[in-house]
Amino acid sequence: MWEEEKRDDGVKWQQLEHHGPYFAPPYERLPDHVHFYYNGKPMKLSLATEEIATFYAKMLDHEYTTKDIFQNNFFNDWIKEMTPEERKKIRELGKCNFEEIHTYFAEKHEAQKALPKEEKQKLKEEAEKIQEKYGYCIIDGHREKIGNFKTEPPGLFRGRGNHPKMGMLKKRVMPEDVIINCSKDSAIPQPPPGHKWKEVRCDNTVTWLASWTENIQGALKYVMLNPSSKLKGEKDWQKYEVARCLKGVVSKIRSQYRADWKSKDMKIRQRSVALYFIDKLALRAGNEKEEGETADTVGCCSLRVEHISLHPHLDGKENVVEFDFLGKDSIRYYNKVPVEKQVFKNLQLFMKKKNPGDDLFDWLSTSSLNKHLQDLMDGLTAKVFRTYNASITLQEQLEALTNEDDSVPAKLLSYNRANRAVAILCNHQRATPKTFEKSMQNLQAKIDAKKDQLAEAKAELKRVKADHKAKKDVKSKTAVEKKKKMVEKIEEQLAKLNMHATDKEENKQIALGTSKLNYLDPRISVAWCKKFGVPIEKIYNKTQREKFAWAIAMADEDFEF
DNA sequence: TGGCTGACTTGACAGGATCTTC
DNA sequence: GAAGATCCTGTCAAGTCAGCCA
Repeated sequence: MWEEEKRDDGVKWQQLEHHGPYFAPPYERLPDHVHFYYNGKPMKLSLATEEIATFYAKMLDHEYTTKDIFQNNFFNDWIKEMTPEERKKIRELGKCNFEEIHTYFAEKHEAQKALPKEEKQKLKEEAEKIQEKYGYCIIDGHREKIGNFKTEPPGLFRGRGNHPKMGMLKKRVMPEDVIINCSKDSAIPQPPPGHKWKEVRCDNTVTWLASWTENIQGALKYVMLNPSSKLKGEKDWQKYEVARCLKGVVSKIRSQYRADWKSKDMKIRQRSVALYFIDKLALRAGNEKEEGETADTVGCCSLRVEHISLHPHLDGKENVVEFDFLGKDSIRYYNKVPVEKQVFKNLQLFMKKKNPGDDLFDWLSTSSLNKHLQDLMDGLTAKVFRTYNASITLQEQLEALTNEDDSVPAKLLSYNRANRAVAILCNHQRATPKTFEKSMQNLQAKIDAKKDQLAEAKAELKRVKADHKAKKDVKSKTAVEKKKKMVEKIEEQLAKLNMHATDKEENKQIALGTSKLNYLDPRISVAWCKKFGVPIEKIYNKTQREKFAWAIAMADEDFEF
């Protein structure tokens, strides 16, 4: 299935057949006993107004609803959907009371959870039926799983960070909004009764099955295949092959950008410093963004003067650059990095006579950078450096950390540490889990108990040894052997618990999943598992094994990235 | 060259499913 | 078998980058 040949990029498929997206269920009216109150008085709302009110009510215990921008955006959009009478009456969000609606949904949710087993099973079966019909497509004779076959339900927009559009109304997607993509000779999906599609087309140069434009940002949304599909797998493989190509030319590229640090051309000089950051720190490219339309986040090319501070000396190191900015998803990037003298001098030059809000690399854009990279290597773009550096780091760390004689849990700790090094490089963070402190305490209690158990077992061993010394018979000898084994077993368990605790503590605020799924060539992990006798299931769960089926089939223990 | 659009990947997180513990 | 912890999966926002057009 994964023969070593690449698909022609222009043509993606010959046959594509599916049932179209599955639409979010229609809104159901609130029961009569659940009220919305305005200015302390119950008020019956029209269908549309009520539906939007429920979106807000459901989010009442979320931090979003405490934010002014969210409240204002919500209220503005809500008013637009009201009847003229409602609009006349409802003037202030502060006078709206959604509590009863909120409680109603909370109780409904609890009731759903408390449903008897049989009821739950019934619901599960219904969901499976839907999945069976809408969740798969036929592409070039293969039945493949679809990634997201449901349209996004209406609700309030949840932008990340300080998003200026948070709280706006995300409208219901209707069949009339949806473009269907399928092959000409296939059975065209049926729109829901009484509706029609916006368009049905056959474009085999793209991989999506259906698309629509969302109303908040005017962006396109797509129904696409699941990562386990052959099409996605091939693309994934290609991505890592490009990154492996970079391995062959990276030292040449590095020499060149170092030379360019002294270029007389400002464009080249800025480009060379930016590329150095992208390579060394695995920064994202940093496309320009429309001001006021999204949260204020940056990447390398869009860094502003205010995002870095220069320290000739800091913590005993020279030429330190302190980065502090919000990156993708408004995740903070904070790092103090010693750099080469020439880079430091260049940064001083780039910052000269600029205001904090000015672009650091004012002569550089992501497209000019990528054009340059394309000239250096076919298929090379800024993000390839991230993939390359992530994968090579994993490989190097695994090499350095794995001890052949270690137990499987110890090897897994090494693997996680290697994975963690990558996640730190790529700045993949997560919020500390809510239950972290408590579960850490529980784990510590277990460790303490195990220690006691070990001490007891050791004392016991000492006793039977003395007994054997005195008696010197077979029975007492067997007892000694038995106790010895017991002590070993407990020691092993204790070591395992300790490793688990270390792993957990080190992982407190770091997300491993993103790098594992998107940046680490899975063949490195497969090879490592084969080489060190670690079952692949310990590294990849079922879904991940499906996504990386190509790598599992392809890589042997000698694979080198 | 730069703005815009479309296609696709990357990313954090919520909540459901499953496992573990008592 | 209930409760709690952990894992897994889906969701959907937010990036990257190529190609088109003026």
